[in-house]
Amino acid sequence: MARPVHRSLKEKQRQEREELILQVVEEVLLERGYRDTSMEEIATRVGIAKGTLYLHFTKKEDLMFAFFEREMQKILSAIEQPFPANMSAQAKLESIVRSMHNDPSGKRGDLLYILFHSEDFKIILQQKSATTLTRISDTVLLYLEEGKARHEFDPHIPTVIMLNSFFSVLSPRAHRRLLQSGEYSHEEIMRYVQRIYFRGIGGHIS
Amino acid sequence: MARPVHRSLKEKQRQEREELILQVVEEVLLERGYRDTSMEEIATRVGIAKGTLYLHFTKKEDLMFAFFEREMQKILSAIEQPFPANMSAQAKLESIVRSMHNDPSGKRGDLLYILFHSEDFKIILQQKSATTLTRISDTVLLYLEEGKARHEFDPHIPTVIMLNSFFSVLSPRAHRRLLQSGEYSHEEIMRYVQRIYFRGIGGHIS
Amino acid sequence: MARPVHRSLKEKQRQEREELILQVVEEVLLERGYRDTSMEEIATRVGIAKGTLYLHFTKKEDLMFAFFEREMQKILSAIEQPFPANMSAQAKLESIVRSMHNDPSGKRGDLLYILFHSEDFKIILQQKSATTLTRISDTVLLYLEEGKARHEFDPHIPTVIMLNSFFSVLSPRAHRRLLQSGEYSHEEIMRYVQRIYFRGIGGHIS
Amino acid sequence: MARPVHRSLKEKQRQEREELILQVVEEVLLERGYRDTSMEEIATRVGIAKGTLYLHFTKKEDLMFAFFEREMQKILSAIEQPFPANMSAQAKLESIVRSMHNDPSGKRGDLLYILFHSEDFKIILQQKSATTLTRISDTVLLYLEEGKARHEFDPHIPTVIMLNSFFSVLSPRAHRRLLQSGEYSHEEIMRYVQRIYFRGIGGHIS
DNA sequence: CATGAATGAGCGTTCATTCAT
DNA sequence: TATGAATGAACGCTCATTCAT
Repeated sequence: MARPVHRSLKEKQRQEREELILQVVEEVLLERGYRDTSMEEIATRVGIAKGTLYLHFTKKEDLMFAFFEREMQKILSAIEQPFPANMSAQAKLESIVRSMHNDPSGKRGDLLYILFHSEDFKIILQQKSATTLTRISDTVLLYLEEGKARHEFDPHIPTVIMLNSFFSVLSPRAHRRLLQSGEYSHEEIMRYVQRIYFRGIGGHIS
Repeated sequence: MARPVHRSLKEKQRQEREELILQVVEEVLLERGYRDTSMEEIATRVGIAKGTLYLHFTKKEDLMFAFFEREMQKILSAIEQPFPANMSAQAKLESIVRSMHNDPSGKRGDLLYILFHSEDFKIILQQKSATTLTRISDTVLLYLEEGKARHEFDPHIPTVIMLNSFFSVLSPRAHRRLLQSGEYSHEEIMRYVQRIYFRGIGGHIS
Repeated sequence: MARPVHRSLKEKQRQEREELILQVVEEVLLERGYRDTSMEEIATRVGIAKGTLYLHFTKKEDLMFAFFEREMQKILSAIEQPFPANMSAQAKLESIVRSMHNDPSGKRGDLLYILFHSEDFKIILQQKSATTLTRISDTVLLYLEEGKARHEFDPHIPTVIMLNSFFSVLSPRAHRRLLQSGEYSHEEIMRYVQRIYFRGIGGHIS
Repeated sequence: MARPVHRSLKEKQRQEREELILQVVEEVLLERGYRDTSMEEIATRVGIAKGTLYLHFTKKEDLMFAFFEREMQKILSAIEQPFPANMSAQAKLESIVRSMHNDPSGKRGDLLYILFHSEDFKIILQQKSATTLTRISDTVLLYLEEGKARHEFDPHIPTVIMLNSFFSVLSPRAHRRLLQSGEYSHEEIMRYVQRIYFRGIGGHIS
């Protein structure tokens, strides 16, 4: 029976197209922001009709959420690799920070910034309760607790507060403006910020 | 002469109304976000006609900026009080943090969050070059440098990076979600977060 | 009894104010055109409140019509002076043309142009059937017929058509653009245009 | 291949619709004038939604300008036909006058009148610098000069003044009111007015 | 499957007019 | 009589979503 083959061919094409769409979303999102990214423009840049876009994603929200998930997945897959057992918790977390910042386009910070702060998108996030996001968060939490157990970090500070601060200071978007000023390189900024954070939670400073 | 009295009465009423409008703005802004806050809805909730709103504020932008400025002024006036000369830089900064968090509604964090990240509002901020915002930032910068001079803080960390991190971790909006979870009180959260920050920049931990 | 005196005093003040208002109308009309002349702006420039304007003129239309009538009255009073009996019809008409063009501000052409062609104002004219306008028109008609009787003008051309053409070519507004180009002076333009018109209806050319 | 056929079908329908829209514009423009012609009303009368109107014309201005241009093009195409070499300049100009007046609806005069004198539309005309309008004007200018060269017209009268008077007296809108009175037919009026004009500039009277 | 024309609710803004003071 | 704050209908324009082809 040829059907399955065809179907998977179609399916493959479908996925390729969705991938293409999401790439275009990234592009337009960076140029225009969430609200001013119109379905029309995305479709046009992809080279398909507006209606076709709706065959892949039922609503604008869905499209954006799909894009968001893909980005989070990239971070997650970089994060969930097993670390050597004897690696310190801080080293693991530093590796995670690097993963969060190292994306090919170098624009992930901006993208997450746009999405996290779009008024429209926040609603979606609440509705869809992004599991990927949770898994990233859980991974960090795990290593923070590990660090506390190993006496690397101050056990008196609640882990969830450490966690929250972790994302506040170390997420790519926190230091956008400073980076744009050009005074310091991305690496310099991150080095200093990590020093503040890890010393802050009681870690050793390299 | 009754005139001046009348006028100041009118003027007083006018200010009271503007105050009322700004309160409603706060309310709607929290519920709907910047873009979905319509002039119509604000007017209706205040109990006036749309046109009346425009007697007080020429454009939606102006209304929003007025609201923003009022919030920033509240913070600034709390911040710019002179401190005793022998007070440590850290104590001064901790006092500033308290000022930033202590607002009656307890929602200032959310509000600034909404405004700072609205795609539309960012443009206004750039156009109007918010001086109040700059003055707040400058005040913090001043004490950070003072702290470095006094060897309270690590002189190897660039002050602008300390400043950026200050607002990243210590601004009211940074720990919104954690606060909403209800696990820790506002005071507890802030105590721990300050501990992380000040120890991070090399300060003494109380 | 002092009453009548007071009343006429009041009445006098009232008329003076109305005169002032109409002067301001002229000013604003020239700057902004009919539609963009707002009641607010008129009131402000006069130095009174918007509501006061409405005590003098019930509607914007009424105000504008009053202004229009005043202008037409000025033309009419210049026109209805008796001419010497032996004066030729053409000379009388040429005198009328001069009256229509010679106003102190030199802007009457523009004003009538604005009013005659405002979409809003046309409706008013139809409703109010301006009698002053009719009397001006009748005066011209009279001299055109006189001219035909005296064999100055071609008796084969219907007088109403002569009349219509009179206002088409000779009214101040007909040659605005040409005048603005600066190539010819007002006097030159009018001399040539009158030559065309009077020769056209069979008159002698001076 | 069905595509090209389909496309031209669509394209045809599109043009038909635009034609329909422009017809409705004519209708509403005559009833309401420029400013009071709302996009909503046009759409409703055409039987489409407001948004659909904007698929054809980006702005109200564009729609109105398109309508204006179409009218001017009709006149221009009627005017730019080559005339026999031995035809007199006056005969050519009379032919042009006929072209300007002969439209099926008989309302072109009113329409151009409305557009030319709308405060809003004047601005558009200046921005778009209507070339069609210029070409019509230039064509008339050409024949006026030809007439002067051939001693048909008075060489002492500046051509631009002749030109200006041409449009003042002979344009369809100049004698609207007279026509509406019903006393004379369109043909009669134009015959007399042309007699006045051409005799006025020194032409022979047929 | 793919299209893109069509929809229409919704927005910010203006201004002639009214009316309580 | 004079004020000017208040009104609210009306406008041009946008864009996510639908659906006949």
